Amino acid sequence: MTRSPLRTETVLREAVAYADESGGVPSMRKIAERLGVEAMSLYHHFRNKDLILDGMVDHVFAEIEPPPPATEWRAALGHHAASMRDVLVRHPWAIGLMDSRGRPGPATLRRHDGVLGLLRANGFPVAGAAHAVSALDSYVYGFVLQELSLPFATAGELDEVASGILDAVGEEYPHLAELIAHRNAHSPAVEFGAGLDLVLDGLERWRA
Amino acid sequence: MTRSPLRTETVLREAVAYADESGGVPSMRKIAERLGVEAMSLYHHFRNKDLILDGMVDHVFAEIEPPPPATEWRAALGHHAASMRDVLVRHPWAIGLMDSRGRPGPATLRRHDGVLGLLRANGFPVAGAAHAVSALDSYVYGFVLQELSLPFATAGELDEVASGILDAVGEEYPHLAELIAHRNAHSPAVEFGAGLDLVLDGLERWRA
DNA sequence: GGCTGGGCCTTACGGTGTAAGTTTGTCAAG
DNA sequence: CTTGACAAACTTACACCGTAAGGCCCAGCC
Repeated sequence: MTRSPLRTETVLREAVAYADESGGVPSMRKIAERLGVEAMSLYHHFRNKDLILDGMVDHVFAEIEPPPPATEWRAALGHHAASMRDVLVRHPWAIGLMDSRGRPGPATLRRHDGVLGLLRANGFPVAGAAHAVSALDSYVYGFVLQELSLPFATAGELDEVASGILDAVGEEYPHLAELIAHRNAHSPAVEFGAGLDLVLDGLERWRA
Repeated sequence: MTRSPLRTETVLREAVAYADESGGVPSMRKIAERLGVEAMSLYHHFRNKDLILDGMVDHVFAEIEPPPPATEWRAALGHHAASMRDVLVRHPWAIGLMDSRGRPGPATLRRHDGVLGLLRANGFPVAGAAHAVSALDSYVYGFVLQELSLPFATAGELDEVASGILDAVGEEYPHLAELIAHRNAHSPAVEFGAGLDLVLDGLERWRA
């Protein structure tokens, strides 16, 4: 029986798909099963699992819309950051992987380079562009990290959890209780936009 | 032989210590071994491992210096955020745990409540305080996440990694190369402070 | 035809979380 | 002092994990 050889791109695509569907990083056996292959065969294409995880993370970064190279920086960075949040929320397992892998892949480097290029073309000095990237990325990563750790997915669940906390410990945490009582339509997208505006406004200080 | 019964506090303290020393979340067997006990004994105090992880995360939050209740908000929040970064860097395994556990513990709730209280006492309306906490926490979490994923620890290693990247792919990522070439004494603490100032300045917009 | 080598498979080992059942230590009631 | 009860700790077992070591098969070449 003839086999079409595994290509590393295929392995990564299916591994990402499996992670998206199952909500977590798949085991070597699961990845192999999905490809109609045994687990150990994967080791002919990747020296160890970490390299697969590196590839998966880079695969996710490749989905992020890069900022258009030489446009007005504020709107371009805003769209780019929103796309980043979209992608990271679509692949919730990815952000948890980030802190354990040191070596960025080509898509990751390309994105970094693109953002730096946009800033440099808009009057940011080298050091200012570095500060700007650090601040913007920190905000996006941190926001998504918090968004993913929320103990609810739908608005209905939010109500349940909120009143649960309120009943249990309402008087011990008065300001938290106040916040929960005042809750209005609290969409993550709106909250993200508010903080993003704050950061983008602040970047101005580092321009030439 | 008489045994002193395990107390949940003891288990958590030792589990945190082990994680700090070994650089990663310990297995049930490792925690038990450290306590001079068998793995399964832990299940008499914690229904499953997730509850231990919840407790470990809360244990870390308890180390964060809370902001003094009714002082000038800007300096107080700044010190608090710096303490948060300190603690999260001292326990590098903690931030990776955050996105997988939904239920915050008492220390975590207390911290949230304290920050909200400080903001409310300084003229922030409920919604504004909520925005402020979200933005500040996002920045701190995201910064630490990036700080921990850097592929080097000392300045010497940085040089190695930097010239490595430069040689390998310098011309493919010109702006990244430029950044690396221009690198100066680039301490995470300074970078953190710069972005923190940006965020703190921006919070003003949400005061009454 | 035979040789070579890459792609895949088989087997095995030590680690993981935890379900289920068993032993041990302590103390109050008879 | 005995007996029973109860909780804490231990033992065993299972299904899963990443991966080291080695074997088999078949396409492409000589």
